[in-house]
Amino acid sequence: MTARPAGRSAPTLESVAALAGVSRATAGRVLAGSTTVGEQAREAVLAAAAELSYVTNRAARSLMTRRSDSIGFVVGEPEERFFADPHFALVLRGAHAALAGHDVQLVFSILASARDRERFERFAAGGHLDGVILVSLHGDDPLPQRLQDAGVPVVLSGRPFRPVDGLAYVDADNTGGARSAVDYLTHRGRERIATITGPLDMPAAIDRRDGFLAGLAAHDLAAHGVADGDFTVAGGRRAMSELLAARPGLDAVFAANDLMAFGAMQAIAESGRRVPHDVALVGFDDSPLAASVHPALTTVRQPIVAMGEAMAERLIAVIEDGPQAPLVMPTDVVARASA
Amino acid sequence: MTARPAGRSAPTLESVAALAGVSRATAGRVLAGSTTVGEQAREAVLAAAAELSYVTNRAARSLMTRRSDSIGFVVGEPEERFFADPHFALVLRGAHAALAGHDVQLVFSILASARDRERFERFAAGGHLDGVILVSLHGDDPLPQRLQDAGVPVVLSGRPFRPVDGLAYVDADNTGGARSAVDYLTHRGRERIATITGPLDMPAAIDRRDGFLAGLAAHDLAAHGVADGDFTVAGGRRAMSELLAARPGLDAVFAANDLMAFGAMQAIAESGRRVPHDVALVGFDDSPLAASVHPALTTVRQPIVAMGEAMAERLIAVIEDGPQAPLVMPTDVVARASA
DNA sequence: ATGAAAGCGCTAACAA
DNA sequence: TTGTTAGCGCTTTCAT
Repeated sequence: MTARPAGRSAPTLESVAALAGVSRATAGRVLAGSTTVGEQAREAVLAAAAELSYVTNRAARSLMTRRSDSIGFVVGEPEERFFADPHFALVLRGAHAALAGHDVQLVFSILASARDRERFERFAAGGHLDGVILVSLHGDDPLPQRLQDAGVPVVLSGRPFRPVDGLAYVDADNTGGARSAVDYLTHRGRERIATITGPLDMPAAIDRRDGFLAGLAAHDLAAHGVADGDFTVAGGRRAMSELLAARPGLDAVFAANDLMAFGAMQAIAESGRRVPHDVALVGFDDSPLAASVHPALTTVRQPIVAMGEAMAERLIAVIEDGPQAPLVMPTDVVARASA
Repeated sequence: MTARPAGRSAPTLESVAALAGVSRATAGRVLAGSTTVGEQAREAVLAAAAELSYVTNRAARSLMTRRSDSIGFVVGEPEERFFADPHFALVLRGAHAALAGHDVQLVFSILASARDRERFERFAAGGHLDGVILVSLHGDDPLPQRLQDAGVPVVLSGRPFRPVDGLAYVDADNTGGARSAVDYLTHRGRERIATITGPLDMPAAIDRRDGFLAGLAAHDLAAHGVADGDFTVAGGRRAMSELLAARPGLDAVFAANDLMAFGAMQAIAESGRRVPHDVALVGFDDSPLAASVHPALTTVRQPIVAMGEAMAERLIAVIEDGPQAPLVMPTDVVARASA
């Protein structure tokens, strides 16, 4: 079937050239923005192209240029949680926005199974993607390394679990963000501060915990409890209950993401304590719901959309100029009612 | 730049054929799954392809077949809200999953500006997309009609604002879902039932309101208040406050989506009332957070991921067999603590 | 059952 | 500045 009403077939460069009264090459030059073209030829071509609603045939172009003019946005983690998290969509939005002016397609892909991975790797290595944005990888995933070995430009969201030579990535300043959360709490007079961590196979979770501990150390404090969470509401609630049972005297909690903070908020309320009067609570992310819950959540904001944009720009840079240094973006505390 | 280590260039059908000792045509036939090929030729070709990690060059294929082997997943509404809503990501996930076996790419696009729209329309009409999944259109958007006029297969998420001849779409049974919410509430003995609607330029909001009213009518009841919301937490909270002020005697509320129900929950608590004891609350969506809030939200579940899958399958059907009837998927009430 | 050959629409040398 | 020409890798007649 054809994506076009019967009869008319898509205009080609040939037809544009004919209408403009020039050769195909000249028409091509104009459309490619070449400067070595006469003024009247240019105008004629532009007029003809507009007249015919000409659109370059990407397939034909790709065949010649050996570029695909498309870049992959690849989700390494098929877990439900990731899709339920607004983060993902916002990164995608940022990446798309940054690519808007570049005339490249964003090809979306999820690597759900081992077969998916294998197929994707061949596809990318086969030159069908000019570059790849990789999000939500877990643990020590070999994919970025393998893609890089195959010569495929890659940018990661978040630092890799283990350093990879010459691998570009964009990350939030998780360590600094966690430290500033601690600073914020100590400035408000809190001294018995606990934390709920994310899953510790994720660099973001590790960095936030380390930043938390470093922040406390800078104030000559020790953690008033550390509970493992998993970045979910239910996990945050469970972890908070454990903390309250083990350390009933705590007066503040830093949750490594907002979802866990929401869960913690419930657990605190159920224990008969009040936020922030009895327990101050700080989250991480500034997710869309943070301002809407009650009490509104004080949290460490990371610039998600900007990070998505940065990843796309970084990738373009890798494609055009080779390896790029990592980029760590600043975070800041958004003060609301919970702390 | 090239997505491949210097020196080695991507294997072509030519090289596979050479290694297998057959002609390019035969190699092509094998890889295309043709039956008119000798057994030993087939095996030789398959072995050679595996050996070389051959991947079909899509550009070259497209040029011949005049298909792009890619379908667009297009977001018509650039609003922040949409991306903050987990719905979007889950539909995308479903669509991707359904396409997994079809060897097509999912090209993701957001139509943020009028220029984006115009460019996209030309792109699609130019035959560079075999079909389009259109998500989150607002009001009476002409895009589906225009694409269809241009011969581009389209599937919509949600029924269009105004009927479009021969346009395929996949929707949840919003009317039936709202009715079942009312049934559920009346079965629990509630009789003074209010609703918080979505933005009434969206068919889903209209249908849920209408279903709500029809459900009440079936029980010989009238609405105990109708407040306009906008599908956000803040909007739900505001609307709930208005309802409580205007109709302090209400004993149940149906919110047209979960986010508004979350907001309503806060407003109810602030008024000193308790959920569900004083006011029963039912949402719509069964969003990931519905089970995690406190009290857990009773809500009308719609099968989001399945709807994403259905949209992709529908689109394939439109592409291969022409116009398809709309598909309305069933909803069901998930009983939790809030009602 | 297989091969030879003709393009699909475009870009990039190379000539003019 | 412009035109001519030669492919890019694939699918698809048409012969054989």
